[in-house]
Amino acid sequence: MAAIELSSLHHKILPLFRVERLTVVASRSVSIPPIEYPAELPITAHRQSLLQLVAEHRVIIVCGETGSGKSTQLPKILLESGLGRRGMIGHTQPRRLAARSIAARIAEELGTTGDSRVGYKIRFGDQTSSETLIKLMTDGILLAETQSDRDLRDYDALIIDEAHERSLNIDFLLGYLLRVIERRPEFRLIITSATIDAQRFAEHFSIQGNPAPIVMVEGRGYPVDIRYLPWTDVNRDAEDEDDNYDLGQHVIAGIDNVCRSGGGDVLVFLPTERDIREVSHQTAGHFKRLGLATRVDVLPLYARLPQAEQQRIFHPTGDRRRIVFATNVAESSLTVPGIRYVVDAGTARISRYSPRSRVQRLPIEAVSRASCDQRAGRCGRVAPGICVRLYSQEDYENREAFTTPEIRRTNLASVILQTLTLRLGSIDQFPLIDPPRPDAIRQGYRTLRELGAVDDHDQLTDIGRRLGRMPVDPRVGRMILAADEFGVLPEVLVIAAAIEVQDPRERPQDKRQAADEAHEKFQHPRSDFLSFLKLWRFYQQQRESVSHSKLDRICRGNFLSPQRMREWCDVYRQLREMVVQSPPWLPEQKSAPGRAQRRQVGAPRFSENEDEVIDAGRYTTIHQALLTGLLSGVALAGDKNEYTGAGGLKLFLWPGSGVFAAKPKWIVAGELVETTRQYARTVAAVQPEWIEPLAEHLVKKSYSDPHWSNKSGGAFCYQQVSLFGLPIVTRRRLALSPLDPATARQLMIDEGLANDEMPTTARSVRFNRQLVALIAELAAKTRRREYVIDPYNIRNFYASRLPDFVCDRVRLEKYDK
DNA sequence: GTTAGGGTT
Repeated sequence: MAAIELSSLHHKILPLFRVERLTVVASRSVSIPPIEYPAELPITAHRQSLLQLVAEHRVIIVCGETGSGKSTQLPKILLESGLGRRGMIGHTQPRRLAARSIAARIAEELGTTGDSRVGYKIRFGDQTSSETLIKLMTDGILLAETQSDRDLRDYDALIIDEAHERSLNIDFLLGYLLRVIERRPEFRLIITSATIDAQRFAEHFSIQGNPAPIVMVEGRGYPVDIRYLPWTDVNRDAEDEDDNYDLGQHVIAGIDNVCRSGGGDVLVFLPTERDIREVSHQTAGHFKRLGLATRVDVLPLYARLPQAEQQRIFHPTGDRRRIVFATNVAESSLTVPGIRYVVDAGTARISRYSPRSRVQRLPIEAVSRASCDQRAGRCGRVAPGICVRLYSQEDYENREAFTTPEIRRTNLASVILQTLTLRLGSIDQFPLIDPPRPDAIRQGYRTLRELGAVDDHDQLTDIGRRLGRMPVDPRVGRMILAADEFGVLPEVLVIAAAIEVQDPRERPQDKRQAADEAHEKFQHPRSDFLSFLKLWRFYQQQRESVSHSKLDRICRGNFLSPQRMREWCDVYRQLREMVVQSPPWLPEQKSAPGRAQRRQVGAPRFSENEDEVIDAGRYTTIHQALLTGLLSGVALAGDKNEYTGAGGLKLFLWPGSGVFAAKPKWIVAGELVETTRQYARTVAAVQPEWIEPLAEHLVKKSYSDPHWSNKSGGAFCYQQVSLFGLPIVTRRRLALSPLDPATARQLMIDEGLANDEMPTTARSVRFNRQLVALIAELAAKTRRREYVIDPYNIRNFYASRLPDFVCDRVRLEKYDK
């Protein structure tokens, strides 16, 4: 009966749906603006051939350097080809800023500024609607959409831009999209890359053995003259590149080299913030000695630099020659305008996850040839440029062609969790361009087991399913689930958001002391996690009482980045909203459809005691919740400043930590990072006894020193409980009989019964004792010592008579009845 | 005694 009703309903709905769909397509077609292409962009010359390729191929690879116009013109070409009617033309960017600004440029070119026909969607901003034809978004947003739109049917076509960056998101999407292509013949995909690794992409997207076509679009850049200036050319006495090496001198030689070629701004690539500080200082001294101090501006540039100082680079004033000292941030994330010369030290800090030690390493390494070329390309945008490489041509030619993709350098827990929650099968079956190493996959599963996200058979658990749907790192997700259970969500949500965003505390190189003094009032002596809460309390109090602009001023006065504080608030609000709404959040059995599950999450419960921030009782619970996500971050203090972490790892406290001075015996660390040393950052003092109930699935138990107690009438032993080799419980005295009844029985017989020392009410034992005593008395009187029943005989007697389960006094007395 | 850079339902 129900089936008939359903099917008749089905017939009524389906035609309606089709009509509506046609109406949507028609109205979207009408709304398409006239399309024109700027003649000066190189990609415009490829329009005809691209249109033809789109008609014939499901996937196209477009290789184009900066300035080729690919990012702005490709969506228009897809729109002209007839796509974008049934679904949108999606276009992904690695960064939010780029997604927004490219959307604005396309809208301007199409004359749609002011409506949402060209829209964008990023984490905290959705500017799209049902009329959106072209949708810019971060690749993370598209990845998130796969959870609710499996075949990505919202889109007629997708452009994955900057694929050469090979971030985790991009690699995952490229694997995912291969399957979408297989299921949707009408769907179109364009992959763009700024480097010449196109062949890999083309082969990945082979259809029936035919690789995807590649279109090469020339850039609009000017030629760049490459010069090689290895250290042995600067310091002629040096026998090799390491001999007496001085990075400052080397860089100055490079700057002098390009300065002799004429006026223009210089961009210097260096690996670390510290190098930027030291080398820019040396360079300033160099120009001062030459009497040219007033002719140059020395400017640092790195991601952590306060916004105001970054602005000096993007809004130049005066006519001095600017020398910008930058990290990798200037290679792809930020474009420094007007650069004529590049000096490239050829190195960068590269993150590499060490699965064995669970530490994120940040070694300084030689960058790939692709990266060297990208850096050189930064000076050919306004006029012919010169790039001086502080290494030899031979060195360049021997380098890796491309930077190792992130998927080969990171903890895979989150990627594996996604393949499991999206039911994509096992990760080694998933079509990734660069499959991760098997041991990296194993360690990824190990992390998931640590979190209880998978069981011993690597099957997704209820916790895993919930973590997979949360927009945070699985460790942070785990803390949030525990916080809900333990009743400390208000505090842990603030802390979780803080862990997810970049640290808002700024420490400008020339005002480090002032910054440290300003931050001191936020430091909690036992927990850096509670320092976040102190900072939060301060910010929220100010926010309630002062204007926006005043709030920003207060932030800067306290060396806090206003932008990052806002990001923190945004992430906090998103997490709170997630918790308040039921579906991804509650355990599956509870999220019955139709049941309203609106919950309340209030503000953190602050203590009356300003410095403590949180009452002592809640300290325990909050840190227990944090521990559920950070069990492999537990460490024990050792000699001097050393700590021992999971698996015997040697660690040092981060010197900027609020607990640095206290050096607590047991800590939990939010991060383990190896730079100059292996550091535990974002640390809190914990009690080892908090850990055991949270780590039942991970701890190992061992027992020692079995011994007998006449007083208790039972055998005991000492238990040691260890977590990743750390003794969280030592010498816990336990009754032996439940653990090892045979040994307990033996001890009872040997020590309690054979020596007649155990007090007992057991009648047979008392009778035997009286009998033994009587015989002993008679033997003494008659001087017949051979009749004495010695302990050896008593032991043998009980050993042969007592059943196996009689292993302590209580059981003995019960058996006796 | 002090970290390269991005991103998320």
